[in-house]
Parts: sequence; structure tokens; C-alpha cells
Amino acid sequence: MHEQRAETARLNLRCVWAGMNVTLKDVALRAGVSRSAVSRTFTDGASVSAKMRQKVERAARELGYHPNALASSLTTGRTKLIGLISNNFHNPIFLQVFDLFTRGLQERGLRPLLVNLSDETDPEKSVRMVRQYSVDGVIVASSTLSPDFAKAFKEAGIPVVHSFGRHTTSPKVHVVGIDNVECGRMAARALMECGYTDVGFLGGPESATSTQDRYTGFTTEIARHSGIKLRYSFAKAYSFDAGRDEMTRLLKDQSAMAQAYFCGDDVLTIGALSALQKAGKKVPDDVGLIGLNDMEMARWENIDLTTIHQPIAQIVSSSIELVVSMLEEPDRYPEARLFPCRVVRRGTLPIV
Amino acid sequence: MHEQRAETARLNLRCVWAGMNVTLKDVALRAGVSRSAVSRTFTDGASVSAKMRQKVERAARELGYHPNALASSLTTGRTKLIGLISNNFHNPIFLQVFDLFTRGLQERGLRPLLVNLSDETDPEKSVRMVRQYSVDGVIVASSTLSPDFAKAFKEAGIPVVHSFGRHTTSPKVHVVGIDNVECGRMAARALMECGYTDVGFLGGPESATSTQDRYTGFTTEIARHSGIKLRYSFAKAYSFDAGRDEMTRLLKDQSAMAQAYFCGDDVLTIGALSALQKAGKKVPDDVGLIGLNDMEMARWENIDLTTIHQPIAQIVSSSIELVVSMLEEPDRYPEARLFPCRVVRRGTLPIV
DNA sequence: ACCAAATTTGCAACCGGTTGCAAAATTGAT
DNA sequence: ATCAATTTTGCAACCGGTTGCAAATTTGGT
Repeated sequence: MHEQRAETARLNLRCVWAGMNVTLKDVALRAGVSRSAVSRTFTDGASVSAKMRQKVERAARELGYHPNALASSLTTGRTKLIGLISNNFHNPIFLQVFDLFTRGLQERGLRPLLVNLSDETDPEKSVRMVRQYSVDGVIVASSTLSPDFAKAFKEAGIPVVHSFGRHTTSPKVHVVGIDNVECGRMAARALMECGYTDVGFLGGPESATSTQDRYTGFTTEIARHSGIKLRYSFAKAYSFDAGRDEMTRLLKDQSAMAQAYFCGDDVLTIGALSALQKAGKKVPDDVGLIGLNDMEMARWENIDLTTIHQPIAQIVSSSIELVVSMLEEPDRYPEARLFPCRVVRRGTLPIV
Repeated sequence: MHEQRAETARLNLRCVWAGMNVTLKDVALRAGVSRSAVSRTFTDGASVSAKMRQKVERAARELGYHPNALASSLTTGRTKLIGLISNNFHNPIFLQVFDLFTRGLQERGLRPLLVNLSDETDPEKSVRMVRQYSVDGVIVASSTLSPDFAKAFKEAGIPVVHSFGRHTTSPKVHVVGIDNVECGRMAARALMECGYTDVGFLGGPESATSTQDRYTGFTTEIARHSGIKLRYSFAKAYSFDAGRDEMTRLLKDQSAMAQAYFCGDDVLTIGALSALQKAGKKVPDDVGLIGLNDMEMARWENIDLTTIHQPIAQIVSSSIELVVSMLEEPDRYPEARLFPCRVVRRGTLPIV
């Protein structure tokens, strides 16, 4: 007995020294109890007596034991890993998005496994990558990624939520985001309230569903009012350069210019703004602009963008809530959760 | 035999239907081989005959089998999970950093487990969190996080690299970043080259080591030249608001103003710029500014910051390289890798 | 003090893979 | 065709936990 304890102690010492993982068995040995007892001490809701818990916790503390979440996942089937999948690593708003997601998931004891799909085009392949780590669920956070990605996860039997995804009346997967069509209408109304009679849509890439929806909303709202001239064009990307380039192109022909523009997003708006300033145009006196997102920078006084605020905190927390609920109820009927946006009036549209 | 095959088929069907995980055993059963054979087929470097591989791969394909990386980690001791730890979710440069890290890790078959330490102050606790997932290594990516965090991981026996961390002559852990003291000197030289004789240091939070080091470099370089007046103050954070507020404070007393400032980072610089513009000061004619980071926005024409470029792509790839090398050689002697910065001349300093 | 009910504990099998070892199969030289 | 050397394969134990079940213990009522 004494012999064995000495051996155990020596072993433990070595473990700590080498940074090796102290296991359940080590703790059981030291506490003089069964491995199940140790396991139960660290599983809440399990039946353990007070003395037992005390003994085990003491031994665990002395050895610096921490349960191995991955090993337990083998039997429980839960890794508490959530795939956080995005291709949006250039829009500053996504830094806030990642911040909110990581904090929100952490608070619920979940861990985000970050996946960058920037140069990935094959949904199957990305599913394979993520599946290897048997995540409990997946959040696809992107407005530019094809819905096929989210669908691929669903088909693989992995709970999935598409954040910032496209709203459809009968979604195949859970979608949380905004109503881009309504945003388009909202922008149109905001411009018309300013008295503009010649307005432009300066969208993001034409292939993005968000661009298409905003375009639809914008044009239908304009069409409801007579005597408003509508122009439109699309930038190559949701980026500063694309916005600047497209506006520069428009500026080449004065007759092609509208009085005010609804731009694809804030970054693109700043690009357009830059082009206008360079051409000697005053904003909002000569040309008005309204963006979309209300990213942190938009309120910076020397940028001061009028824009449509997207409630990202709510979108994120709702997405997390939804993916968590799916852990219990995997076949939950897909729903679309849309949050209302609002116009934030700053310096790129005139005060009415 | 026929019976058994039918049973197997039925089972498989059910697996696929329910999205259940197809396991090694299922594949072995279907291929009519041992589980080890299947395992070896998916382990490169293992000895398997061509026929065997063919049989197994066929069965695997039919069943949609993918090895469970977490289960294998139990025996191999490798999860291929890398903890990516940061508290820096407000500086746009970190979006690029996350982009680079995720891509770089993915390319090597590693997966980043993102940990947000924004409101965490206890290193022990964060180690516990990460350890549960038995990551193979950890990258602490932050210039504002205490070195204790990185050290805590090292002490727990987890390979760790501190990216964007402080350079010391005898580092306790691997550090990859820039020489902030040298950056301070560089900024001082840039300002003096412009002919300024009254310069200011407008640092980030005084508690950050990066601020301290830049201050040291800046002042020592100034001191090497006679007749240069030096002023200094610190903003409350590396943020727009902090930069704007601090500059606004300085502007209250004209005699407190220097001719040009070296600001803590680019975001802070834009804040200072905003305050100056609001006060009717022209930049660079009335006041010069130089920032640090060269974030993407700095080159936007309507921001156009003169700044010190930090080679983040190199810092990131070097960090990854280092953490990967530590997987093989855990006790590798800690080294500091510093990358040279350079001044990028744009519109916030006069052309000499 | 006694006994039935309720609680706690340990055994052993299992989760999905890996791996050392020995048996079986293949190869190649004679 | 024979046999030793080499390669391939399967067995069984193991990685670090969990859990159903039955044995052991505690509880509480009389």
C-alpha cells in the first residue's frame, strides 16, 4: 500500500513536470476511488456523495487535473465545438461579428472553431473539413456565401444557422439577418424625403443575393412614386476600391450622375465618397450618399456616414440561441428571423 | 453471410438517413476487413496493399465515411487544434490578422480554436479553458495582453507563441513581432526629417508594453539631437475615441501643442486627426501626424495616413511556422523574431 | 435493532480510433 | 518447388472518458 502510494506520487510528479495530461485514472488512484466516481464528480447532475466529491476534488486539485472534453465527447456525442464559418475577412463589421460570436458562444460553454472559406468554392469540401472535428453545430456567417454551403451542412446532418444570409419565404435552413428588400425600400424613402428626383443605386457585386434584394426593394419603392429618375450600377465587390472605381467611372460623364446614391455597404460608400471628394464634389451639397451596415467607423466624425443600421448584436445572439436550441432539437423546422434596420442620419445626406 | 451483408446495408442506410456518424467498424464490416486495415488506409505512412486500399476506399466512399479527428487524437495525442487567443477585437488590423492566421493554419491541416479574452484577466482560467480541448499549441495574438498569459501556457506544457508581443532580450516564450523601441526611433527620425523642432508622443494606454517601448525609442532618439522640444501624453486606449479625446484636450491649450505627433496606432491617429479637423487645424500644414500599423484603411485616399508599416503577413506566417516547429520539438529554446518596419509616407506629414 | 427503500459506488462494456506484435501472405532467390 | 526475407493483415490492448446495471452502503421508519 505504502509502496503503491509512493509510486503514484512519483508518477504524478513526473506528470506535472513533463506537462503531461493528468487523467481520470491518476485522480482515481490518488483518491483511492473508482474512475467512475471521478467522472461523476465532474459531470453535473450525477449522483455523488459529499465526502466522495471532497476526496476527489482534493486529489484533482493536487494533481492539477482537468477533464478532457474531447475524450468525453466520444461517449456523449457532444464536443461543444461550433464551426464558425465565414469568408468575410475584409469588412470591418465582421470583426465585431467575430467578437460577438466568440463571447456569446463562450458564455454558453461552447467553443468556436473558425473556418475561413475565402478561397473555397466547394461546399462538399468544406463540410468534410468541418466534419472531421465533429462539431455540434455550424454557424455560417456571411452575406456573400452561397446558400448551398449552409444547405450542405444540413444535408450532412449538422445543425446549421445561416447568419447574415438571404431571407426566403420557405427557408431550407435557419436564416438570421435582415430584410434586404426592405432595406432597399428604406433607402429609397430616405433619399426621396430629401427631395431628390434623380437617385442612383450603387450596389455591391451583382451576383450577391444581398445586392439583388436591395436593388429590388430600392427600385420598387422608387417606382411607387412618379417623376423620380432611377439609375443603377454595380461595383465589383463590397470594398473601398470597388466603390471608388465605380464612382470614378460615373463621374466621367456628368449626365450619368444622379443627385444621390444608395451604396452597397459602408466600405463601398467611403470609396465612393473618396472619389467624389477627389473630383471636387461636396457631400452632401453636390451629391448625397447613404450606406448600409453602420459599422463602427461610420460614426467617426471625419467619416460621418448616413447609413442604414444593421442590428448585428441581435443577429448574432439570435443565431447563437438558434444553434443552441438545435442541439436539443435537431430537426426543428427551419425559420427565418429578420431584424428591423433603421436609418442613421449623419453627414452624407442633407438635413430635411 | 448473405444475412449479415443485408443487415449491414440496412444499418448503413439508416446511418446516412439520420446523419449519424459512419465509423471505422461500419467500413470494416462492409469491406470485410479488420478495423486496423481501415485505420491504416487513412493513416499515411502505414503499410497497406493496393487491393486492400481499394476495397476500403470503395466501402468508405459508399458509406460516406470520414475519420473522426478527435477520436484519433486520443491515441495519437495530436488534435491538430491550435488555440488562437486574442483580446483584440476592435482594431481593424486584427481582421487581417485573423484572416492570415486561419488561412495559414488551414493550409497546414490545423484548425484554429478562437478564444476571446476581451474581458478575461486571469491567465490560469484561460489556460483551463483551452486545455480542456487539448490543443496542440497556442498562439497568443495581442500587443496589449500581459506576457503572463503566454507564460501560463508554457508552464502548462503547451507550445506557445506570442504574436505581436513584447520583444525582450531573454524571452521566456517565443515572441514574434516588431521592435517597438526601434519604431519609436523611426518615428522620431521621420518627424525630425520634416524639420519639426517641437514634437509630441501621443501614446496608447500607458500600461501597454508596446506604448512603453515606443515611448522609450522615441524619446531616446529625440534626445540624441539637441534643440528639439518633446512633449508626451497617453490616450486611454488604442481607439478612435481615445485619440480624439486626448487631442481635443491638448487643443484646449495652444501652448501645450506640439508641431507634430507620433500617435499610438492608426485608429488613434484618425481620432486625433478628427479632433484637429474639427478645431479647424489643417493636417499636415498646421499639425503633422504619423501613426503605426498601416492598416488597410490608412491608404484610403480620404484618410491617407502617414504611418509605420507593420509586416503582419510575415509576423503571422512566422508565428505559424514557429508553433508548428514546436509540435515536433516542444522544448525548443525560446526565441524572439522581430521584423523590420518602415515608414509609409502619405498625407499627414509634409513632403520634405 | 431491524428491514425495506433510496442513494451511492464500482464493475465492465463502450465511444471511434491507433498500434505493437505475431500470424499469414507475398515476394524473390535458388 | 523450396525456403528465408519481407510485407501485409488481424488480434487485442489501449487512449480518456461515460454509463447501465448490480452490489454495497446509507437513510429512515418502526
